[in-house]
Amino acid sequence: MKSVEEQLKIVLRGCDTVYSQEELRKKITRSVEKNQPLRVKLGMDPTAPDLTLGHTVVLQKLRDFQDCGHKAVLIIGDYTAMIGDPSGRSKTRPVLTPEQVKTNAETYLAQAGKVIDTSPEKLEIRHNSEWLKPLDFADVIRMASKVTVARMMERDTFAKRQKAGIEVFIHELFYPMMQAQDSVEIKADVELGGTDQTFNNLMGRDFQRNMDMAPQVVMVMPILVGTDGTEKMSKSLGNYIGVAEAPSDMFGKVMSIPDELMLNYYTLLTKVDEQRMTELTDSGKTHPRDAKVELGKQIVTKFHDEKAAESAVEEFFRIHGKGKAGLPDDIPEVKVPVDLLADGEISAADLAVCCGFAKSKGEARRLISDNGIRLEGEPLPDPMGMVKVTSGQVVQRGKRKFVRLVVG
RNA sequence: GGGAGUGUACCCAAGUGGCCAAAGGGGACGGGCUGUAAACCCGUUGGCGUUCGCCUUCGAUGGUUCGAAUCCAUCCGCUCCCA
Repeated sequence: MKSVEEQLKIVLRGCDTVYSQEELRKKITRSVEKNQPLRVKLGMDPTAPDLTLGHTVVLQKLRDFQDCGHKAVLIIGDYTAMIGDPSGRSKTRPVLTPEQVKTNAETYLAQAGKVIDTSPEKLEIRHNSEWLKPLDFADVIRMASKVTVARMMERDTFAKRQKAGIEVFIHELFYPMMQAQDSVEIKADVELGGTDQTFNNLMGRDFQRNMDMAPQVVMVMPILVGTDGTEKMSKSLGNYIGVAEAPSDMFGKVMSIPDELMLNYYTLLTKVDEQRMTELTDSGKTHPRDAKVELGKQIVTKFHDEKAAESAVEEFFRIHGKGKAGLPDDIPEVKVPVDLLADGEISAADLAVCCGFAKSKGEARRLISDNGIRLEGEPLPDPMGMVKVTSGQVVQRGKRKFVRLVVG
């Protein structure tokens, strides 16, 4: 087992806040002395089927604990999913069906496995329906009697919604309590989460104290900002990079983040050490583009492998480099129906629509007159015109969308 | 239960009888430029034929009117204040 100081160094990297550092030090010290691993809890929300890099920030922290010899306890919130975490939400979450929860949990685990160690001695997986489902109404009342309305409404997301005139439903108030109960049930020593989970996680401490247990240490990680550079990374905002995405997309998306975000990404998503990070993010020392290419490589390597990263870089510059004449490695094929053709020609607008580049002919015409559609690299000149097409030709929308034609 | 508001396109938000397919902003998309899918600048942003028009759209339904996002009625949703 690593020394206390080593462990603290690894485990504290990138952390936003620890409640509290002294307690953490004590717990780790005792764990080393008694050679007994800590139980480190992470609750997962089976609401989204795919993980984004945002989710991996806290998963990586869990991995850090595993690497220090501790036990990860992953809670699948199959029961809490009936409420949905209200954190950061301006709207109530839709309720999930048991089937959705199940399939989401499966893909989640598969994808989380890219970050955490899934060997059984390092990872314990629990479903919170195990202890929440047997509770009867009286148990729930008893639970609710431990927390005041005022305390609950302090919570920023509730307070904000209340103030903004957006409804807050009673059942949402139960979410933090259920999550807190999880900590009691699994006897968590440490709970991890994003900063948006602070309230929920701290409530776990209260519940444990009520049960005369040693309260868990709460460690919250910063929320990863999405590719837009402002909002939290999330699927619904469309500013995400998915764990399961193809190397070229993953790399391209990393290249699209604002330069200012690089330090943040380096800290939270890579293991690059501090000194190297400051070199990379100092534009006097490193060209920002090169720093970003390096970042992209690191990230693609983490979720795929080094070879995939190299070819993603190569492809990126082939397409977006100086000449801009390059083509991606994989181009989907699209059939051009014969009935749109007359003497081997098709109307420019129809072509764009059947390639899937425009939803309507009007949109297609607008795109064409903005030089947005290219055939074999040449912009289509006339939105009203006809063009000759043959199988194998490449049609392109903008810089990134390509399609190969199959006529007939 | 009483009272006051409010519902407009992907989102926010203007519009209170014709000049409204509906201002503005955000987002998204396209172009230019570049250091990249950064930044910045420009453009596009209901559908169908097209230099003119037709069709669908402003919570829902019905009505008034030559004409309604705009007026009236009923209904539905949401919020706030009082009880």
